Amino acid sequence: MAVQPPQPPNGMRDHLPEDYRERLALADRIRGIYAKYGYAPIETPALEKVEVLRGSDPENEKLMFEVLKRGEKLEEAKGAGEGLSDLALRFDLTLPLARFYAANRAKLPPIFRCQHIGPVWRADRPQKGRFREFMQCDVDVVGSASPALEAEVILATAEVFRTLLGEGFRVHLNDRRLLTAFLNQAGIPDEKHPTALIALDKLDKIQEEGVRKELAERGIPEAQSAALLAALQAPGDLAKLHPEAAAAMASIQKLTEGQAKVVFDPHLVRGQGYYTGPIFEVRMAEFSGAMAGGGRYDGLIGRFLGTPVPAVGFSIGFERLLLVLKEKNVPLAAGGSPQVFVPLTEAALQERAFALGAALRAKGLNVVVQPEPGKLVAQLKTADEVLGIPFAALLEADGKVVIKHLKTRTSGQPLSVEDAAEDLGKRFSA
RNA sequence: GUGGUUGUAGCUCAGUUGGUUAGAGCGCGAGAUUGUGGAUCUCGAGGUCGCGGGUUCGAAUCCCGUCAGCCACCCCA
Repeated sequence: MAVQPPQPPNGMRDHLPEDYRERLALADRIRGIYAKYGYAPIETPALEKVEVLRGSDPENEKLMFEVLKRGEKLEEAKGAGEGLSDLALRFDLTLPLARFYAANRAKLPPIFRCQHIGPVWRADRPQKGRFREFMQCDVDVVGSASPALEAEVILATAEVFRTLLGEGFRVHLNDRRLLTAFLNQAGIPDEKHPTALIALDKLDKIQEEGVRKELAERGIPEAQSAALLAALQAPGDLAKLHPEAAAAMASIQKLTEGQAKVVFDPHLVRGQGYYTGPIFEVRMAEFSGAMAGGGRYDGLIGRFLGTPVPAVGFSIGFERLLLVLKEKNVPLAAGGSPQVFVPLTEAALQERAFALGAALRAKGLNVVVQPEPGKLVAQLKTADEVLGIPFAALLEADGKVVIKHLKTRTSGQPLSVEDAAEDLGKRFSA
């Protein structure tokens, strides 16, 4: 090792072929399921103007990778003591979607359903299931406040999990308005709401006693936290607390009944500050955090457009889903790998090897042709063990082709090029 | 952002209380043998022990820093 090759940045990864084929296969499966619900694919840039991403939540701004202004603008900003960055990498897909909708509204249908899959970046410290560059898979519906759409995005998301992992997951459901009502009822002042919510969210992890302790540490008086926890323990009549939220949740549960396990969880909070109504998360025993998260954000698009437009979305954590799929050894059909290897033992046969490769490709096969002559043994070994190619097409001296199955090391009868191509083509056409 | 832990050949790992030229298996290369099909045998290449400082007569080993991986916290997908 003469030099130390540079590694990817902290928390970001290279994806080798085997790994990447799985990622493509998983993304395809998800796209296909989203498409069943009529969600049209869109893409938005990795970078957004900082002001688009800013202002939703101060917590997010710490996680934002910002991009320096360029050239004279940078020097001016330094001189004037202004902000040095004007762009930033997106840290989720919801803010870019809101911006996208506001910018393209005229060309979009009154109720716009879309799927949005791509990488996002957060300057977090990496750990299990957490990266600084990772994929999210969002479905969003813009243009209607109907809780039927919460039900719809939940069903689409649940179908992804059910298809790939079976029934071992639950959708937790709550409503931001309800949480606020609970906090108000317990006498907790508005300015303490955010800090109190963070503590509430941890019930799973630290139990009720832990939450009580943490609320105290966050400056919530004992009487208030006791009232809050008691209310969450026995929520009583939600309709009295917040009629709209209660009605929305009832509707969501009715429309998803029998198709997804949706459970009311009064402790569910969700981090993003832009949620305004129902919020939801996919959880499963195999992972301690959320596998997917979403909710209604009726105020976000209005920030860019001036007039409010209701919207709801659900985002799958692609990396976490992939992590669980791998832990459970769920196979992902990974297409696109080479199917036939054409060895080359003598330089004089190169043209014929190329022609054989072309004939096989014409049948739709993925073919690797050996570029320079070498020992047949070594070529077949590499093809089988390193490249994982199932078949070899061996050129015989008389111009015939022998098909060999590399794993079993069994050869067929010599065939003409056409017959061999036909034969191999059939083996992969199923 | 905080804390813990790991880093030795392309890969998986050994390396004693600090002590000469740092090892193995697999892989790689050459040769022999084999029926030009993966075997077997012989030989060989490949490491500034993540990087940078420090302690010491002497550091892969001890200390500090740094980078990267993993784990937890914070927060989140």
